Amino acid sequence: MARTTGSHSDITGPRVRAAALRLFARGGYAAVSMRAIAAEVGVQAGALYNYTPDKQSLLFDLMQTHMTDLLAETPSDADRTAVQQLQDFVAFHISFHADRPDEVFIAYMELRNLTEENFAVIERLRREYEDGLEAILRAGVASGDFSVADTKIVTLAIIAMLTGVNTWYRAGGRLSLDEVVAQYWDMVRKAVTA
Amino acid sequence: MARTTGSHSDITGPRVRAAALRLFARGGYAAVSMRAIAAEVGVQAGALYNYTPDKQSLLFDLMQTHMTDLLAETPSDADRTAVQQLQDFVAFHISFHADRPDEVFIAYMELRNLTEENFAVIERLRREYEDGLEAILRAGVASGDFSVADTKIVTLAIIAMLTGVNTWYRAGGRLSLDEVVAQYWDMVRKAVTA
DNA sequence: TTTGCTTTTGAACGCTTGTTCATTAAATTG
DNA sequence: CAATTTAATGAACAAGCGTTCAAAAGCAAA
Repeated sequence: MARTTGSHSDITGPRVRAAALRLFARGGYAAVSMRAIAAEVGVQAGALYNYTPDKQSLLFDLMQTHMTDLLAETPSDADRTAVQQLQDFVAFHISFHADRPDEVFIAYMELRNLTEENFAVIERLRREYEDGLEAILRAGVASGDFSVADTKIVTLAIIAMLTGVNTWYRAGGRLSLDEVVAQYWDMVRKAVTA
Repeated sequence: MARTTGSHSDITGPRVRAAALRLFARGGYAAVSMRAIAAEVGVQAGALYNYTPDKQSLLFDLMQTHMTDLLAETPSDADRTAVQQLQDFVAFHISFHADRPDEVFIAYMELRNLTEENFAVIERLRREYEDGLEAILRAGVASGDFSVADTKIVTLAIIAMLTGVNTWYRAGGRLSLDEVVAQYWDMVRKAVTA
């Protein structure tokens, strides 16, 4: 046997990435073999190398795509007040992350399995995202709407708190996403106000 | 060569656990080989099996010890008000975790590398810790000191926020631990108050 | 100094790992 | 229908994996 009937790179390529995403999220990068990914796709291990130069690139591409998507979709409307921008941010962060549990899990857990160069790239993107939130906080402090001692700490505290939603939230659970957003916005709003 | 001069189980045993802790935290359970742990200790891989039945037990023991220590040291003084108890909790959580970055990292990252039974044990301990915080929140709501819509969500949000400190805090950095505690307590206090 | 216990070595076990590549067959193009 | 391109197989590679165990050697007690 060689090429199989119906095989096409436009189909197999995305399936390889989807399988890697799913399995990396479930078992961890180091614990998932190329053969396991291939089996999930329904192909032999060798065929994966038509779609990725190596296992590391597979991980890096997933993380980079996730981070650039995150940055591209982050709301940014200078006409709105700092309070409104912060509310937008909270709603966006929770919704975006709730939609992508596997990507989020990988982006947090597999940083240490990146090569040094790849890690630097992802780290820069993550920092860019944090800076966006910190800018909102600073604007709010300047306008007198927020009262926070250290914008950097509050930035990290808010992101940690919001990302924590992913450890328990499941669509169709006890609370709707809107209710979750409302409750977290309530906490964040109070925490940054005098 | 066989037994080496100066070898003693009272010395090697703790060194095995320390090496495993360090390497698991650094590289991840799946990526760390028994030979790598042995090399860190300065023995051959076979010698490790005098101290652990297998690699899985090494991980489980580290996590279980961490969680039972956490529960044993959690402050609990029924004479104090809910607000005081919450403040005690925040200070304790940040300090305890700051002292044990490797243990904390493992406890969060390596859950999926536990067997089903071992996972259940650790999960129960984690749940017990969460319940302690939730009880404080409920007492505060009952006494009218706190205003939170859903104590379970606020519990998880607070723990996520506090544990996030470990991703950036380093002893001897820009902020002292007391300053960090003070800032987080300020945020938590405001978030749970009307 | 001899005896028994403790601790480690080092080789070996079968198995899995990421990756390469000649080969083959399906799909596409002319 | 023929020629070319694309996509997959499946075997092979060297290396590493967790774990076992007989043998050896240091240590402690008699």
